[in-house]
Amino acid sequence: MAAETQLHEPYLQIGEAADRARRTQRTLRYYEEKGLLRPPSRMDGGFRLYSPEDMERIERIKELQELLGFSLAEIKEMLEAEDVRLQIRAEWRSDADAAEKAVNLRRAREVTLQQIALIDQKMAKMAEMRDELAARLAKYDGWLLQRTGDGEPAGAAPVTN
Amino acid sequence: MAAETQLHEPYLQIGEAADRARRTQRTLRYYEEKGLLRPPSRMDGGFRLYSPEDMERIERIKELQELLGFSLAEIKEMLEAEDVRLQIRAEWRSDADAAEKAVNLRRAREVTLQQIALIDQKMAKMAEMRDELAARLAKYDGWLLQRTGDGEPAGAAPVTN
DNA sequence: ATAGACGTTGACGTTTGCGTTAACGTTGAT
DNA sequence: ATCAACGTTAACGCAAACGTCAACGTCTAT
Repeated sequence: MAAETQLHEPYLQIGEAADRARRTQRTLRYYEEKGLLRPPSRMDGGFRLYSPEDMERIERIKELQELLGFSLAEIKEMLEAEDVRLQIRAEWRSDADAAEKAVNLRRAREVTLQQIALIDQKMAKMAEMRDELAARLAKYDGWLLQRTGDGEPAGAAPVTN
Repeated sequence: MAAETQLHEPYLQIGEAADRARRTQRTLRYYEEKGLLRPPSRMDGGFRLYSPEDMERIERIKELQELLGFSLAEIKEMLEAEDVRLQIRAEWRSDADAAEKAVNLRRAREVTLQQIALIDQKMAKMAEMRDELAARLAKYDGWLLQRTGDGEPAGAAPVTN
């Protein structure tokens, strides 16, 4: 085998993980440093092993960053709010007071709601922008057609705007 | 009059311009420095006067930055490519060789095409994300309902996932 | 047991996109 | 003519988000 070492189950070392996530190794370590990724498991020698869940989380970070434009600090807070789910699943029937859980849930709900609102906003603006661009494109195409050995197709004068 | 100095036609000094664009004065000057905004006209004393076109351009920059996530360097290139339109309008019937114009037009077309493609990509991903978030939200709401002095509405057990 | 690929932790460097301050000029109202 | 509000350039500062060594350990195939 040339590049791939061996399958440690579906767990990936940082090299493969980085390649698949289209992020550098440095970036993954950086996310860990900053608390965006919980420290992944390790091999005996200390090599990081990323679980599929870790990989999903990385994807989530990418989305929040690239699609919605949040800073890593913001993303961290959001992920933490979301982690309420895990906490709840983990100690659903445990003793931990239910009041606090409800508070956390509401926090998570709030964050999610805001994300949805932001998406809706952005999608609306993007749709607008798309229309403008399409119009512009049509104009370019018109101009280009006009100049390919033509005979003044119909209403030809460069439409000023 | 309290805040507004006087109407210099629809031209704005940097203070007003910045306020309306929701950008700082520093930012506007910075864009100028970096060649994203062509140097605006000036008053006799040297004060910048932003035309409505300048304001539009600022909006365009904001969109490309916030909506599509381009760097200022990238945005600069795009705007330059787009400026082909102005150049063409300006010297439409002039002597400037038609070949070069066509090349520029194709460049502009290409850029626009790519922007549209990117928008489509992003919108698709955002729609996906929106769905996931909506589902998540529903789950939160279900959990929250369950805990407000209830009588086991229907299928109540915490759905594991 | 050795080599080559891969990984680890610092630590310092770089780029982007402005913020901030200083020292000074302009404008417009009074 | 004076004053406050507004503007100008130049310079330095800074946080975010990594990039890039260096010095060293690990893995695994041979």
